[in-house]
Amino acid sequence: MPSESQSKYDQKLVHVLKTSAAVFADKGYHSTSMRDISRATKMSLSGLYYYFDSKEELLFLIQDYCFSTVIGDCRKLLAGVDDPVRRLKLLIENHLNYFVQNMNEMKVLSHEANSMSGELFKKINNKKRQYVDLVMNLLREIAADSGAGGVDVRVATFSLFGMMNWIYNWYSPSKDLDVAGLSSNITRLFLRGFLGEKVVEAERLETGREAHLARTVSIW
Amino acid sequence: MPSESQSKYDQKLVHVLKTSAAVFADKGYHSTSMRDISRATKMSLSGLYYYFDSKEELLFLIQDYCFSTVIGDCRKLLAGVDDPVRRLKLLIENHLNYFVQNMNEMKVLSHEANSMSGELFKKINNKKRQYVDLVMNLLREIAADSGAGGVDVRVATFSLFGMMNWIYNWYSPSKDLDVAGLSSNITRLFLRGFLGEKVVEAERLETGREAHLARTVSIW
DNA sequence: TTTATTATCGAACACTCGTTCGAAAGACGG
DNA sequence: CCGTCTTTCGAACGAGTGTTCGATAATAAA
Repeated sequence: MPSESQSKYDQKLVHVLKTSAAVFADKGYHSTSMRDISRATKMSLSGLYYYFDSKEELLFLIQDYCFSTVIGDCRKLLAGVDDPVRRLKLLIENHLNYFVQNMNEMKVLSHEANSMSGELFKKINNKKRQYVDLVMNLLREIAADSGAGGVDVRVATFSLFGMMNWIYNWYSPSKDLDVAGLSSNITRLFLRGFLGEKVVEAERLETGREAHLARTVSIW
Repeated sequence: MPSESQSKYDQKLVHVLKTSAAVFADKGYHSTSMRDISRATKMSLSGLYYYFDSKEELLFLIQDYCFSTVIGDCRKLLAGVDDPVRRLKLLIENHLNYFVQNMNEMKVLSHEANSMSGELFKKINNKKRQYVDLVMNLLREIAADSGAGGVDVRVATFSLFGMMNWIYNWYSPSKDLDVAGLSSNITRLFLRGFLGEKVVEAERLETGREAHLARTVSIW
């Protein structure tokens, strides 16, 4: 009994989550019926409930898997990197890279943030707050180091998330820049806006860095 | 029969729209029932249908009124202003000012963009495209004039909308900066990011401009 | 007061929803 | 083959949905 690969159960659950995420992303959580999910996954309506207890838990599982991976990948990527500016650049790259490569899940995560309630909502929200705090502290650090351009840190933080999380509303992988281009554009746009011209000096050092990142694939 | 004020019918319709927008903003369009609207407006369930033909048209009316005002106010504000940078600044101010003062409607407009279908969806989307094109052309113009910082115009456009439209996810009028502060922060953040340090020169001239804008009130 | 028009309502219809439950089929070592 | 545990399913339930319809009440015009 090799522990190397996922069990049959896990594989199927993951398949259900990924398929459901696509339907939720397309039609929205509330106007997707469990019968839609049943049709998309080719499972019987009642058969679905073997894998979760309710439609709301299905949404939670999608968001939790997705968000945990973003944060996990981010932690790994930032480990050992000290310079706050470089840390932020890596975080943005990671976020956008994962977003583009898992657009369905990330759209559900961004758009259906308030479609859960009670304990499930709280769990997701705690992770979200952690992630936001990570960015906000990073910005504070950068502002302290480089004496930023007088932009409110809270406004800057959520503006950055706005730039990044809005992309599900317009980004088309076939018609737009690729992830590396998107990432470098948004990074430059934000960073230069946040602390002025100083960024440009260090910019050349980063070229070529996106290459290995672009291969960071979905866990699914 | 004075034409100066709205008819009784219009007044009540507007009241229904505003109340409904608050409920939609709170619970989301799809999980709000017509019975919720009935309760909130203190009208009977069937009585509502005297003012619109369907729940979807109710959503449309909210979005259409709201969006038309934003665009209308914007046009008035930009009339006679030639400098594209100043035009952009005014547009951002107008957008954020209206957003903060009509948070419910703007949240519905930003969040329930895909909750309509057919002709109604198309109508809203046409206005949206107009507005987006206005911004995108403005940015192109600015980039041509000032030889921008090499940021893709499409990415910049939607990043700006991301910054502005994301605020319903975090902005709290009681805990955060006021509209003028929010506006100037976001303007500086974006403009400096988009075309580099050059913005700062002209910045001082603009102070005090927000005063009269802050009194632009909801049509409702 | 009589009319005509505008505005409101209770009751009901047809339908879809998420979820449950008991049974059956599949997988698999003994 | 057995027995056991895992996985799947059809059928149904009760609750809630958006919308309609005919009748009433309010308002204004005649």
